[in-house]
Amino acid sequence: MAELGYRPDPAARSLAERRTRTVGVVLDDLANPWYVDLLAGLRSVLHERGLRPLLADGHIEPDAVHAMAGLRVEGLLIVGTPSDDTVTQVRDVAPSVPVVIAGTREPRLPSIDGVANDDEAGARMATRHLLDLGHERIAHIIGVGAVGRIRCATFDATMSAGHGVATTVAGDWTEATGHRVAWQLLDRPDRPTAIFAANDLSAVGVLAAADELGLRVPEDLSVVGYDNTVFSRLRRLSLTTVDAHIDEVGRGAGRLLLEQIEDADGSPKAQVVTRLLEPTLVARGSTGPVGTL
Amino acid sequence: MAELGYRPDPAARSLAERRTRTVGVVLDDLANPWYVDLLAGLRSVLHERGLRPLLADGHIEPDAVHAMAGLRVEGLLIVGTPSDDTVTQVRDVAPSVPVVIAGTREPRLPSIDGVANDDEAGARMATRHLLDLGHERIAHIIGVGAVGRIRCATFDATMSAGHGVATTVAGDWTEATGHRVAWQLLDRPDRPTAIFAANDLSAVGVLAAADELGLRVPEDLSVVGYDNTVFSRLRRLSLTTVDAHIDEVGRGAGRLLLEQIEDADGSPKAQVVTRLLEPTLVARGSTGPVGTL
DNA sequence: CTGAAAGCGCTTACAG
DNA sequence: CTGAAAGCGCTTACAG
Repeated sequence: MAELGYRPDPAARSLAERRTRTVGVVLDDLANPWYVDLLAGLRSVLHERGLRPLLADGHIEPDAVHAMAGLRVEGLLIVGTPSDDTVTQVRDVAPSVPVVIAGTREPRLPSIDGVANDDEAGARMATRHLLDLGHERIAHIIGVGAVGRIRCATFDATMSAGHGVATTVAGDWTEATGHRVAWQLLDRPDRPTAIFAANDLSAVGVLAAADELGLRVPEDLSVVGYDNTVFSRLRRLSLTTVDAHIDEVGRGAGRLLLEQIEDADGSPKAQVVTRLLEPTLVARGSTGPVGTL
Repeated sequence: MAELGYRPDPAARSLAERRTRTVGVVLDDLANPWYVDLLAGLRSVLHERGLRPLLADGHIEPDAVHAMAGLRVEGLLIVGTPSDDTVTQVRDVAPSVPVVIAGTREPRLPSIDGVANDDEAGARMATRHLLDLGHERIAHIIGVGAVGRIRCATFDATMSAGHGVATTVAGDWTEATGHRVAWQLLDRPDRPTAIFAANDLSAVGVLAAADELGLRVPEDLSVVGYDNTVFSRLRRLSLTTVDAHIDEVGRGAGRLLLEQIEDADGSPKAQVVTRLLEPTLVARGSTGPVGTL
């Protein structure tokens, strides 16, 4: 019995204990490096309680939520903006399995608890940073979905309060679109002296457009992103950005999910909780005082 | 019985069938975007056979291999250069569970089947590309481990054959070190006119050093990376690189593992197989003809 | 071909 | 406090 190396068979154990010690994590898109730190934070919290995360990509596996429910996960964490399929399936399973959504604001799932960064605070910091550097004509490249709308609305409000001249243009979080719309914004005489892009990848597209137009960064153009991804840290990009402290978001979401799992047979869920974490501005080389012309 | 939405309990099923339909995937470092395409390829192959991957990060979970063996995975895939801990544990479990190693050459595990890209072919392509552009003084930033050694040896051999002047300097796959050693290479009169870095991230560090030294890319300096990661595709980096077709590596590794799982009770493993896939050169904006001075 | 029984390897409540 | 039995929800070999 006490022989070394014995490990109980987990299938037999799950069956006898009537629990799987597994939590499903449905990601928006594994290719986005944004998630990695969130997963690290989540994993550490789950590990303390003997739970393991089971990962699935909502794009590669369109029925991921149903699949995980079929696997009898004890809880479900949705990370990033979910697809329509994912939203529909979450509504199906939410009555029977605890669900938390992390890293995004999701009006389509109003009854689900969530943890995210405070996008209003972050967008305000980014915009103020540019206003404080003396910029007056500032453009914003909008992201898709609820997060994009919040960042854009806050940009507009902060610009109004700071008596700046705001321009906004639709983007889609990608570098390619950031690059394309930056050309539209910059290739004209009354161009903005600064651009705040709704995420780092869009901002990296702006940097490329600036190069092609012969605009120096930050002398002729300041650029701010959002997320503090690995891209923004590359020396040749050196992008000023907003750090959403995504590892803390992962930890908070993990704790919220653990609470729900442990209260599952107790009181019938007090009320919906959406916890917002305070982001931080990370000033790098892509922003500077407005040019003296 | 035929009610909609019935799914057999997987724990009970595993116990009765005596198989878990799960394959363990141990990654070197989840933060490296390199893996994502490999996982997509692997997942598609496993899915056809009703198997699911279970992911673990060898850095975050140092006993990942033993943990997966404890979970009764039917096979184990090691992705990228394994840590010493991982190598030791693989030696423990290899007699009882099929193991395949993907994306790297691993002399410490000589009895394990593997799939990787042909690093000799790739390094030769990268070096020849620079020689063909007229470069004579070319430096190489070396990577760590067996893969790094193979790429470096091939660089040296190709340079000799092409009558070039080769310099090599130790790196560690990171952008920070790439940046630091690029300064050493470039901040002197007899600087090389081209640098081949063992991976994209090191090459991106070289681009930053070139900027700081006032060297234009590609007019004053050509730069080549390796891996065709998301970094190399960013327009502001536009890095010429070697595409290792990592999704194909993932698919090949998945197929090899499936063969081993299905032959497990049959013939006693014919011989060790290491399959090498042919890489491709992707020419972008970071390389050009040697400057006419 | 159909259907009841045995067994997968554990945990846990219960009898001694 | 210890130890044998029941039961977790399936699959599969076997008896009818």
